[in-house]
Amino acid sequence: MGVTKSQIFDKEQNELAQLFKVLGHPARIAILQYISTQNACICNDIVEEIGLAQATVSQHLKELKSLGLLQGEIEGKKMCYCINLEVWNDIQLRLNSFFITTKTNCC
Amino acid sequence: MGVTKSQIFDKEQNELAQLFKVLGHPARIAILQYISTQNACICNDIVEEIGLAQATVSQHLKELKSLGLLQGEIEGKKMCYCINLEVWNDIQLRLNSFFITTKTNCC
DNA sequence: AATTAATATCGTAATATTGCGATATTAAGA
DNA sequence: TCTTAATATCGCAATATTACGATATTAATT
Repeated sequence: MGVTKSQIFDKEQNELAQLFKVLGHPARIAILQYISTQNACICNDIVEEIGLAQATVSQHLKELKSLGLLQGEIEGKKMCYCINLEVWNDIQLRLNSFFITTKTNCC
Repeated sequence: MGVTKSQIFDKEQNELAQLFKVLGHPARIAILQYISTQNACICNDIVEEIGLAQATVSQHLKELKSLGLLQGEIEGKKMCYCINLEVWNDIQLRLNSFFITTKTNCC
């Protein structure tokens, strides 16, 4: 037990859930919001801003990267992260389309 | 360890994350989609449709109810669930506004 | 009153997530 | 070359989530 039974759901359902899931942590919301406040890209300031250990922040960044939502660019020994706007818009559209499609008449 | 450190994030970040989190499971996506295909409200058909144990489905329904997303109406010994359209639209707007606000110029 | 059907809740096992210290790794700078 | 700074990854502990059987609960039906 304890495993999500992905097999019994279809691709769309699993993908949608995965998108929502990655966005379902306040640290990851905070990271995205913080990056968006900076005109230029960010690096280790994220760690200081967020207030979690460096290892933890790195892990959250990894999950955001897994959606393609963040791009990282190496600048010497620093990493510069930014939001991939194309993916961002894609995801927004996808979630919206879920919301629109799933509207229903109530009781 | 293992506890999400909600204290270090603000109300908005925690609430947004919570919304995303509840939607971040394929069974809950499937439940919402299934309810939306029925004109009238649904009951225990959900259990049969989803293919998870009754107890598990009931738990997922509870989480959706925790957002106010589902309304349950008692009809004899059956429960009739439907999507609360007002809350549905609210959440859609809220997530959209997050997506719009968090747009940013990239690297 | 007893039975049955529909649902919720409890308890628990399996697994996943969160968070962090310790440890790589890599590149700039002394 | 040695040091330092920035980041990623590993390993683990604490907690949360997922799933389900068993057991309530409640209302219709017999």
